[in-house]
Amino acid sequence: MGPDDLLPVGEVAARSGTAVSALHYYERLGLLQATRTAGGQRRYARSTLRRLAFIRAARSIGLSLDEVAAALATLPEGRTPTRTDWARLSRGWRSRLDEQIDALVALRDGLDACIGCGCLSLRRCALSNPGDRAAPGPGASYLPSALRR
Amino acid sequence: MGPDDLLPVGEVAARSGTAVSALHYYERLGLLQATRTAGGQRRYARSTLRRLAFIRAARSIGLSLDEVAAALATLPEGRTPTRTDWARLSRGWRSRLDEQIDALVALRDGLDACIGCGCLSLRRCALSNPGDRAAPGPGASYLPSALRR
DNA sequence: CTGCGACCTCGAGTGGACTTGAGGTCAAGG
DNA sequence: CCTTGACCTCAAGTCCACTCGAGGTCGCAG
Repeated sequence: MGPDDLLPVGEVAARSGTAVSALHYYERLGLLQATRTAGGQRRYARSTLRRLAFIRAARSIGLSLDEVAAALATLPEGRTPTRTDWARLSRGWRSRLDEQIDALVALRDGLDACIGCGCLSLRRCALSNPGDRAAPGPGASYLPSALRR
Repeated sequence: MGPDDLLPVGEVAARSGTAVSALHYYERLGLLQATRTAGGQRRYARSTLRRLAFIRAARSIGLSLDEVAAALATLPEGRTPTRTDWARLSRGWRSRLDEQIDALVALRDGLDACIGCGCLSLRRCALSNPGDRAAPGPGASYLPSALRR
């Protein structure tokens, strides 16, 4: 279990819940790196699992792989990221999560209101669009910006 | 402003924040309907704006157009949906929203914990994967199911 | 040493959700 | 009328995030 305790692609795939093809793909995009055996097979550092955890979580909150790559690019090259490094990335995320949570709560609560008024787009509805004032009648849908992606 | 107060596609697009091409596309998928002028141009009922609000909101919480179509298919055909109809759909949504909110909160709080422990995948981390017990060392990422989509 | 399962590369294919473009028609103000 | 901007159809293109397949190699248990 030393520091040069390397994992083959199949194991990384199984343990991270990522398809082997996706690992290859991430590598092509520069999100992941692997050393190679003499025969050319990939061997991943343990820290790759952490990296993959980050990627999966980021994807799940709606970040594109580009954005993930940008975030990962701020990690120090050469050395294994420290907890401080990951903490910094997580903090960047945190506000995104807060936004999404707020948006979802607003939407949910808006829907509750709408169950009362029966609308999804009427003017006075929590979800109605203030920008539609020029036109009379029902307005276009308003959604919190974090949900508009 | 009678009930036969119909909107041309451009106005619907502007007011709903949807591209004209997307409206065409939704129509092809059966999510939307429009009457036609003698000359063949689309005219949308006002209620289409509500429908679009629903579609946009549903998409924003991660439903596919297929799922949206399925939900919309449960609306009565022939008559304009009542508030009760929309309320039913919204209730179906509500649990999805609750799940997503819970998942995001859990993830955010998990990250907070991780800022303390510096991890995203270590065993004792809130995000660590209980299913990885067989393998020693760091586990694969765990995410609440609602976020795994 | 051999077998066979895991691994390799590279190019092409998939699916979702639209967008773009070409080529032509409609409708309303002047 | 006539012009002009909004509209039409249909096929093809785009972007993202992968996945699949063909054809071949590695590496370890027996």
